Amino acid sequence: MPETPLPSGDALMALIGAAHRVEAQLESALNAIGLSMAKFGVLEAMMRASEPLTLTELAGKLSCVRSNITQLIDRLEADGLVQRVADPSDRRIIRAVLTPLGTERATQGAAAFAQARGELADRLPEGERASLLTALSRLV
Amino acid sequence: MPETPLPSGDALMALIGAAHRVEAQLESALNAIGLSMAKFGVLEAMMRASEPLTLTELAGKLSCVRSNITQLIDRLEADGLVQRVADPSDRRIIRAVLTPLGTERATQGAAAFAQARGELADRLPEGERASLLTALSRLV
DNA sequence: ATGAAAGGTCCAGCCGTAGAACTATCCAGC
DNA sequence: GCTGGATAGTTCTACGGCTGGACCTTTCAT
Repeated sequence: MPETPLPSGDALMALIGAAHRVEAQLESALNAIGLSMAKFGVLEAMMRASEPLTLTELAGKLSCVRSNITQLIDRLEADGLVQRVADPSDRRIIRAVLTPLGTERATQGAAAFAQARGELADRLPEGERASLLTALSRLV
Repeated sequence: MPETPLPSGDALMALIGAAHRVEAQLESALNAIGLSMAKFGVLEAMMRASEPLTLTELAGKLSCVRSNITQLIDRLEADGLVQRVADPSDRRIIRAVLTPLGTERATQGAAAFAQARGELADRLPEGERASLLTALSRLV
């Protein structure tokens, strides 16, 4: 992320820089309990779902290719947080389910994430939060 | 305490999402001339410097670890954009210099980047640009 | 002369992308 | 009923970007 100094673009560069710092904070909150953003993203999607998701569904929710999910689930399974389960109704399908340890970590992760996010958001006065949102909405 | 996500955190998530989309736009402008953000960052730092930078200096300017620079310079050297040059005054030191092709690409990259950035920044009315900056400055 | 500090590289690991080939399975239509 | 196309998941190759620690050489102060 190069910082090029042109007046009109400064706001954009500041936006990117701020977003990176915010992400770094959130990431480090998760690191403290042994999760990366990517892993937490998977666990969170699984917790939010009403039933065990197939790997293709996970790829869809995380907007990434399936082979990426294969590898992520490999790692989460090695960590003991997730388990692959065959679907009896369609033998092509594999569903990912949280282990008890996975559920625990996902819950801790969600709490740590929400707290870090809250602390950061609290630095923004109410009014600025709104104007920030309207400004961002223009950038699509 | 699994609190339901406060609306206050939404602004942060929107911030991160917007920054990612902006970065994707800038990145694709650079891709058109064969550069990635990371590579352009290196070339730009080199152009801005008054004399050839050592690899450690580059790592400092780009805020990354030295081994990352080693690999980045490996790729840029393979692309023919950069060359490693020994420093006669200190045989530990290696300086990176732009080749003529590297200078050309860096210039093209800077133009493409500035244009893409300008187009995006133009979507923000003057006033919102300012309020965006003040909001972002609070997040540090 | 020696040992700490600094410069750069190497290696292992994480995370992500794309595309292609491959197996197994399912299902619709003939 | 069989068959052929679609779907699910894995595997492989190859790439690009990042981190951290181990490692070697060189420099420099003591």
